[in-house]
Amino acid sequence: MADADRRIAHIDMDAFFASVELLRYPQLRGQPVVIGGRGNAPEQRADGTLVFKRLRDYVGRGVITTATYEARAFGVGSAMGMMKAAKLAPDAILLPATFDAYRHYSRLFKEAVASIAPDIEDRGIDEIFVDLTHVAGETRALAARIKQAVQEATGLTCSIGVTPNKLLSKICSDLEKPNGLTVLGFDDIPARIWPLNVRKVNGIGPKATAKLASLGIETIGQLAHTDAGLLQDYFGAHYAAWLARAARGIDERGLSTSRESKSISRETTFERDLHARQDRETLSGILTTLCDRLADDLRRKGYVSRTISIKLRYDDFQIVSRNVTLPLPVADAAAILQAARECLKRVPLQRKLRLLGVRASTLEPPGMARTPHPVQGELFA
DNA sequence: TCTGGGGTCCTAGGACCC
DNA sequence: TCTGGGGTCCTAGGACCC
Repeated sequence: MADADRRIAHIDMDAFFASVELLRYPQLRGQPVVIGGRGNAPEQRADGTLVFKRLRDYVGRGVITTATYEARAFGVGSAMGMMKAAKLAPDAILLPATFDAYRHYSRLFKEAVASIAPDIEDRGIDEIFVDLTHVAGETRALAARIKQAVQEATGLTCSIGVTPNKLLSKICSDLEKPNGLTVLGFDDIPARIWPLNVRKVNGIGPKATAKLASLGIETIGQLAHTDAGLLQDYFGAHYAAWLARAARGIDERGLSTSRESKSISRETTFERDLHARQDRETLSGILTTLCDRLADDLRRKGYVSRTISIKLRYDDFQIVSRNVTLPLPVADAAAILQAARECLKRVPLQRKLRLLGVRASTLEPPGMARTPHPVQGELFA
């Protein structure tokens, strides 16, 4: 099939976490609301009324995960530190994330889409790609029908982009947010895609954007018209070639439906920076807790792991990691803790620490443990 | 008192094996 | 004495995404 004949949809829930919270607290509709931090749940007074926390009351190191569009009007948004956001929107309502609720609505959303178009690539809790190529119906009407199904299943709105590939659809679902529906073909690229900033391309992040800007390249159109040799000089051959193709809207990737985890991890940022010597006891307790949680995750998801890593973030935000690959896979907290401690010995601990994390990778199902070691006695049986 | 937590993929060098 | 390639595994760091 010709690439131009594909119909790939990208579906993105609008301000997902915040929108789910508004289902629970409809009285907050129309107000600036942000989600983030820990322990900011509203308090219930004796008469049953709820008292919501305000952003100005927040103290800590949390960031905003989602902001309603009313809150975004104040200039606050995802990944912004909440202390900073509080200066911009002190009166915004603050709610903690309730992941169980988001997982529930995520499932409803995906099931609603699957009932119409079953060929789905999962892209996280609030996003999916869907192949509509072989689903009957005119594209725009089909997309509208999906939006309707999502609305009926969840009470929430989403935005959809439909184009011949994932790269373009991902850009398009964002063009008319919220509650958007954008359908584009290759012919529309010069008018609709090329005026956009390069940062809109999934895979061009802050670093690449800054580097491109230093070359005078701001828009996707400018990137598309940049000499291939110039790109090669500043980016690796591989990334340069990808940039050139992406800017022209070329992306032949198929949907990937497999869902095997590559790694599982737990990490935490401390309330204040800690020192390996002065705060030894505290850090030891945190490490133990992280290993316990990781072991629990492995057990629930049914994996054993051969590679255990630790991750540190120093007070200057520098990140280091160490890892060890074990002869036999492990899954229990004690074994993970032991491996993590081995890793910790190999890392400089002069600076204060801001974050500690533990990761398990090289995962396999527990049953798959290779040739078991013979127990004593068996050798001589 | 800026800057979370959970992931994926890529690169590059060294060890080791054939 | 001088000197191959190819392949895999492991480690560490970095960019990027939701």
